[in-house]
Amino acid sequence: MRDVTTNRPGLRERKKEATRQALRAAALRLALERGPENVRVDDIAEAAGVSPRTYNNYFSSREQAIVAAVTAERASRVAAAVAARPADVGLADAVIDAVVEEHTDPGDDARDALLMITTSSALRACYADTVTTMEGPLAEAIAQRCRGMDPLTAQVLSAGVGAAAKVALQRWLRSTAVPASTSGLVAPSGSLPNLMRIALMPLAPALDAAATRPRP
Amino acid sequence: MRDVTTNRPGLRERKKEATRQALRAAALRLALERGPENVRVDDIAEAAGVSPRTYNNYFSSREQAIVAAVTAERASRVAAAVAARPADVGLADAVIDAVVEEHTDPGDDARDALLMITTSSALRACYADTVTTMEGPLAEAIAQRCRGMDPLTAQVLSAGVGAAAKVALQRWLRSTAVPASTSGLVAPSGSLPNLMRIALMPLAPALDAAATRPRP
DNA sequence: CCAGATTCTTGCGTGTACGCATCTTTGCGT
DNA sequence: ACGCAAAGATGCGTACACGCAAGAATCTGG
Repeated sequence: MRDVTTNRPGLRERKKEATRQALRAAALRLALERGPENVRVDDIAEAAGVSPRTYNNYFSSREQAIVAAVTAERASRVAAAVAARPADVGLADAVIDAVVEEHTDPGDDARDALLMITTSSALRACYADTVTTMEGPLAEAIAQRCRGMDPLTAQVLSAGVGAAAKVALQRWLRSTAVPASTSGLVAPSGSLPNLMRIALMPLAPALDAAATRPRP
Repeated sequence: MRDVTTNRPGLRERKKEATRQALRAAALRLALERGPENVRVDDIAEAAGVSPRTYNNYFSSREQAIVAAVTAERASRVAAAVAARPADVGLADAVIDAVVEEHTDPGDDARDALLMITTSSALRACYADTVTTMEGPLAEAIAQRCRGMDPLTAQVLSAGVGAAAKVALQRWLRSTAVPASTSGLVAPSGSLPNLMRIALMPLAPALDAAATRPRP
């Protein structure tokens, strides 16, 4: 223990995170340059300066690294946003606003990455799966906000929110993927934030009920 | 159109379903005989009388066929159970009872299969994923039960239920997987049906609220 | 009963996922 | 500063997933 101010990342941890970051960045860059289909795992590994085998110590599929470049810190951001909401707003509002906020127009850099993801079937699937990532941190944030709440309840609510977000994401991806030939009107419910909010609304009663009734 | 009474399965459909069934059965049988780790997809394919390539036209992973042998008709059974509940019971009760009922002590044949699944890491993961399967049919059943409900709402509720069930399943699998060395008390909340019901409870307010308020 | 259109099956080839054994790096106590 | 223990990186070998293109089976309308 040498430096308390730096919060002890440890050399090992820092190197590991650096490698993960390098892989993410390399994967995204190559995918944007050549198109997702023309990027091999070996290419990403080489660009990141590690062995191909090492790649699979960090990511268990080829697409994960690409998608992770966009979704890397989403989980912690959502959890932080929930924690940051003033204590007098209901749990439902806190959670829903946090999730919606996270899915409103990212920076320009992520814009084209998202476009690429929506146009590749494999990437779309992988991207939709990443919403599961936030369940853990979200459950913690909920439990933290509602002291005395059963941990299982917090986890269930978090999983429900994740599932709803996934549904919204899938609908949005579906609507953006099709050119124009879809039978009738897809009517994409407008923007993703709108759709996300609408999808999360039905869960509001569950969130508020659990928050006000800590111990059944 | 020749026979209306037989509901027109069609030769093609029947053969396809037969192949799927054969693959499931072969996979389960071999896995029980030799242990899950000692079964190659080539073995399953050969036992079912199809080419290895064909296997992957039906299942996209080695474990899927094994697990599918147990979970094959769960989705339709849950949906049917929801539909079968009398119209005067609330949506929450109907859905929760249906899901819990589906997860209460299956037949003796499925018993040892479940035991095998719980003792294999890969199978556990695959098994937990299959709960997603029922989201589609469940959403239909919910929408059918609550005329006028927004389809998106039905899908979100269904996804939430699936997510909650998955959490319950994961906790149960976790508690059964460890021998006895777990730090302190795992206290598995008793049986799976109990755990499942407790996990689904927090969603009840959302289900009932959506049911009574068709059009916001 | 036939011919065209679908849909399924299959072999092949490529790229991927991961267990295992080994070697290197990092962490830590003395 | 030293050396042991823990964790990571890497190479290798095996099995798997899946696109593609040919061929067989099934369905359709005449």
